[in-house]
Order: sequence, then C-alpha cells, then structure tokens
Amino acid sequence: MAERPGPQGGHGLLYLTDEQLRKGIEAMFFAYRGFTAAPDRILDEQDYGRAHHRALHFIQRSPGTTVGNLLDILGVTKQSLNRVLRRLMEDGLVEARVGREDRRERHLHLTEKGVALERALSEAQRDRMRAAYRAAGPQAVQGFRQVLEAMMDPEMRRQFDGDAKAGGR
Amino acid sequence: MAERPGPQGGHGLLYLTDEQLRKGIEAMFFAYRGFTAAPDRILDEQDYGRAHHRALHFIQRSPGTTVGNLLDILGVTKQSLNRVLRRLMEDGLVEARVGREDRRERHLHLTEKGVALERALSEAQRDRMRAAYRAAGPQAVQGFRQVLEAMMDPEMRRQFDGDAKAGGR
DNA sequence: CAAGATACGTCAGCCTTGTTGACACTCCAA
DNA sequence: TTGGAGTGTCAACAAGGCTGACGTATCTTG
Repeated sequence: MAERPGPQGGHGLLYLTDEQLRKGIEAMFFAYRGFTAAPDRILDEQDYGRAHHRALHFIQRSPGTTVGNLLDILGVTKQSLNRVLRRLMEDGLVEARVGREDRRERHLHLTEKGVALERALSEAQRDRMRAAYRAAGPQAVQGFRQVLEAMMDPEMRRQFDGDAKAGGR
Repeated sequence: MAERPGPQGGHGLLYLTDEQLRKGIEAMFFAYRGFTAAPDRILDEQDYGRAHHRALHFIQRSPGTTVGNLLDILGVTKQSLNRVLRRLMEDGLVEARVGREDRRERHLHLTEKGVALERALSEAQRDRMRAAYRAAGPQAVQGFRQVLEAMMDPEMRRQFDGDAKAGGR
C-alpha cells in the first residue's frame, strides 16, 4: 500500500477528505463483489441464487430458527423468503418442523444434503476471506472488523454481536 | 468449533478458526446493508435503483468515460446498462457526447442535475462511512482498507488502485 | 475501395428476487 | 366463542440482471 503519504501518515485521517471516503466507498463495492464471487459460481451451477445462500447460511448458523426470525435477520418480506424456502424444501435441503410449543411456528433445519451445500458455499467464501486476512495481517483484520461493525445499523449490530446461539425452540 | 476466548484477544488471529471466518462473512453482509441503506432511501423516492447509483458514481469519478469502459467496471451486460443509462439521459442527469477522436464512442458526463443527485447520494454514504471511520479510529481504517483490497479480484484491484483519473482509454 | 472489426444501441424474451395484496391457520385473551 | 395478533402461503407484479440477434456508424486494414 505504498500510496500517497499514507492515510496513516499522522494527520490525514483527522480530515477524512471526501476523496478518502470515496475511495472507501469504492473499496466496499469492489470487495463485496470479490467476496461473493466464489459462492456465486457454485450457486450458479445448481441454479440457486444469493438468496438461497443467505437462507442456508443463517439456518446453519441457528438450527431450529423460525421463519419470522429469519425474516428479521434477512430484512426481506416473508413472501420473498418463502419462495426461496419452498424451493429449498422441495429440493430436500431444508426441513421445516412444526413448533411444539407454538404450532404456528416452523422451525427450520438443514438436511444432510443442505449441510453439504452450505458447507461447500461457506468453504469457498472462507477460503477467500482467509486469503485476504492472511494477506492483510492480524492487525488489519482487527481494524477491518471494527469498521464493519461500526458501519452496521444498530439493530443489525445487535443481531451480530449477540448471536451465539439464539436459535431457540 | 468451540467458541474461542475472544476474537478480540490480541493473538488468536493466527489460527483463523472457521468460526472467526464465519463472523467475518456475516460482518460483511450486515455492514454492506448498512452501507447501502442511506442512498437506497434517497433513490427510492425518485424511483431509481442501485444500478442508477452505480452509474452516476462512476461517471462522476471519471467524467468523459465511455460506455464500454463503464461496462468493464460495473461488470454487467450492455443491455442492462443501457436501460439504466437511457433512463438517466431521458431524465437529463447524464449526457453522452460523441467522441472527437473516435466518433463511435460516447463519452458520458453528468449534467448539473446529475451532479446534484450524485452529490446527495454520495454525501449520504460518506456520512455513514465517516461515522464508522470515526468510531473505529485511524488504525482500524487502515486495516479495513487493507483487508478490502486483499479481498478484491486482482482485476478489480487494478481498477481500484490505478484510478486517479483514468478517464478515457 | 471493400471487407472486417469495433463501439454502441435496441428489440424480444427469460429468470431471480424483491414488492403488495389477500387469505388461512393457530394461539390467546376477553 | 369470538376477535385480534402472529405466522405462513399463494398470486401477481416490478426492477434489473441475463442471452441472443440485429442494425448502424465508424474505424482499420488488406
């Protein structure tokens, strides 16, 4: 990163010029593309899209989560999510179990097949991220995470921080 | 994958557990949402979408850029881009001037009106980013940028690094 | 100059994934 | 037992990706 006097250069960042911010904006744009490229390729082969990936990811993360729960996390309408879930269930990747406490709820789980695909997807993405982390170094990763966290909506930040295993059931 | 003590811990990062990487992946997801939320609201009011924003952004960044150039950067098909550009030109936000050297080319420029919208959009986004930068601190910003850059496709990284004012080709 | 290559625009049609509207099932409380 | 709240589903539509096929200027080259 032998650019300019370095954003680190001692002053620089206190000003945060529009140009520096613009660079940051573009960095997010290009990086996000790189970040999704690998899983996108896999998804494409199986005629799935990013929406399916997101669903698989968050079900994997919190097995037994409900549809409503997923809606909150993903921030889409239930109709939109439903289409994706239906397909995943038809294809035998996801299973919906009627809630025992509250029979209105559907608790979502990955099947073996679902686990396999999710695994392939996340592995591709982790590889990419691992490579980026390695290239940038631990120090940088720390900062990366801090800025990302600060950029989230407060509500999402709670989702993100407090996760652990909120799945529930 | 038992939870490690703290991703924040100071060491830890040399291991890069799957769990840490998963967290990074989710952080990208949530942060990108936050990152696009503000401009999305503005765009919505005027019945534009993210596609229009991207076009405006990159025309602003390199005034006089050609259609083909934009295609490379955005990574979409010309039919798709054309739909967006046509609308922006109809609405008087973007102007296409026939190339002087090569009259086949169309050089794109923002009109006053286009500049105004682009400004509003990027200001909203810069505000967000500035806030995140401030919250995280200069050290973190440095790392943030390093990781993002490492995450891009090499090709995009060239776009990103070598910019300055690459305008024409 | 004729022929091919390039840059751009456009028509037609498809797909994914967002949206709203309407509705059905389940639970709970009055 | 009935109405409201929570949840899930179906139908229909829109934005914005995509491919394929052409048309039209405009270079460029044999």
